[in-house]
Amino acid sequence: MSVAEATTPGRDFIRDIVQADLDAKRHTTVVTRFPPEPNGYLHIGHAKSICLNFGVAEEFGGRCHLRFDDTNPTKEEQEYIDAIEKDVRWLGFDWGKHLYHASDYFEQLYQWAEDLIRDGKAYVDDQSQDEMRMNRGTLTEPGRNSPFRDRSVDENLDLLRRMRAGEFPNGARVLRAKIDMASGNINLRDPVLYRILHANHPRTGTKWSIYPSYDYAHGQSDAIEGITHSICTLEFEDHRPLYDWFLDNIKGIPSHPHQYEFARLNLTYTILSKRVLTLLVRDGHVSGWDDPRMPTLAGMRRRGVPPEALRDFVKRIGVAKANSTVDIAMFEHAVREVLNKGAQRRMAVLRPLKVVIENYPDGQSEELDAVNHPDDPALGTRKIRFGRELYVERDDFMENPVKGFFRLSPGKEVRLRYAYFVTCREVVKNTAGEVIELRCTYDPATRGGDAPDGRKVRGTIHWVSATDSVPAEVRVYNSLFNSPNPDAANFAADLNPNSLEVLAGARLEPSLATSGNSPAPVQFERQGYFCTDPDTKPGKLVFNRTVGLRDTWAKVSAAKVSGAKTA
RNA sequence: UGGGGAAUAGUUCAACGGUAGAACAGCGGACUCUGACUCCGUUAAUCUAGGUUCGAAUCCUAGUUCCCCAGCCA
Repeated sequence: MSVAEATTPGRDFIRDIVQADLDAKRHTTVVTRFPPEPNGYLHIGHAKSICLNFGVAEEFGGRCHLRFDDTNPTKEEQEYIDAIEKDVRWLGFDWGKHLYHASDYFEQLYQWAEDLIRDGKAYVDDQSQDEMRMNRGTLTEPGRNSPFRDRSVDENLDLLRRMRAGEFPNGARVLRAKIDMASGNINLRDPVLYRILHANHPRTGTKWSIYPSYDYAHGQSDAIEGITHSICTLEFEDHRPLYDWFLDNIKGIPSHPHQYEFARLNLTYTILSKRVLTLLVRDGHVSGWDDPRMPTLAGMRRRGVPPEALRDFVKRIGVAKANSTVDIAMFEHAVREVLNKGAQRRMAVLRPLKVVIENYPDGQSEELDAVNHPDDPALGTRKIRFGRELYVERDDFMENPVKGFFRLSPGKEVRLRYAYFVTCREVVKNTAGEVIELRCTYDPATRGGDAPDGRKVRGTIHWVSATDSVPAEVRVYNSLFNSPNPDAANFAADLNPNSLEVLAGARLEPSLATSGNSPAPVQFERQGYFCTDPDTKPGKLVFNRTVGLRDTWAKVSAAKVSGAKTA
């Protein structure tokens, strides 16, 4: 059992309801559904819904359907359908044979619409969109009945059939339910059931000229599929009376599912709005839906986030009805927890600083042993080559070290991981005064990293051989937005210009060069978890940083710097 | 001024009339050939005011604050 799966399964009000329904024998089996609209890629907010719907079904021995809510052909595309299926599978869920589309039910939905007309519960309205809006009233004033509200059944039927036949242009008429234009709930003020849309549908092509609205399609689709618990987000709460109205007023409806609402996920430093994500892609702020900075499942996959971590994260945040914003640190914790356990360790220098070991013989080199995982000996060891010329991380050297810095600085001794103790003897600078090289000496007696005289060093730093390492591009990602609570209405102003750092001159342990294109995640020691990016080609290695290691020193040193400034 | 929801540590979620608890974050420490991991300790909350009750986060009343709704989007 994995770390994530070992976490105690969450209990929440949805699961309580399901349990109670089962206990009371209102249902003998539970059937849920995940109903994405294929008008964009899935993001981490959808992951919450997917885990909830598939999770509940799994835990209670029921089933979960994947149903595409494809009622608006002007926005939906096959690309999105394919991507959504791929992402749900990747997250770790299986709908088996239960793959459906609202469009599968178009004919039945249409027949029910005729039934509603025959029952005097629906009518064709010729008002323009503007007229409808004006007559809808406001939040505080009731609406006015449409002048077309009392058409005869025959006329309504005739008009609806001609709408279906494609006789009228877009927007000419709609079919509305006859409910109550004075209702305090605006959803009940004669909602639209069908609108005319001459558009090419990804699945039904040009067969239809009219398309059902969400409200008209959703509940009935649930009923057709025998959904027991129709779980959606809070903004649909005041649609529930309408959801129930259709199920109560359509004769011969096969079942009456119940809708329950939970709060959608919000994350700090993140915008989870399909509209904004679409704009980020369209306007080139990111490289695509799978840009590793995107909160999409495709982006996270490319970034190296294990699906197990996503599932564990969702389990940790729980399900409730209060609007909330989860700290992104919670997500990062879940990612690190999974990666720490499985990722093999390697050494890589992201921002190289050359080191020459002056007392190491020129032209000589040797192999040293390094463990692949400190907590899992079964993962074995590997050889790494040590020589006279090395690279270390620029950040691991300070010419004038602040208090508490125990890495390399003039005269200081540190351990090169798995290798030797070295002491910095001299700092070489260019004409601009920048440090370009360190001259060091090593202690041959400390081979492997232990001093026979019991001498201790405080710092251990990673390194690679200058001659034996391989070059690579490493992409380090930071949050896309500067603000913890970015404003979706004005997102462009809040974009973080440093969300992507491309480190073109990184040097890696040669063992990393053989990583294929879908390799296991790896930890670059002391830095973070990385994976190869699909941009990797023969001769060009590209790595993505999934998430950095916790960095206590970064916090301490930042405090020292700001403290020094104010002092 | 309409309708629908929600308020518990900094954050997210529990507690379902009977000791307010966990995770993340924070802080302190131990350990350490990763300033990681792990381990230990610790700070920290019931929106307000009344009421019912032996006892209220939970029930009642009145407020307050926040979120959603006026698409032929979902």
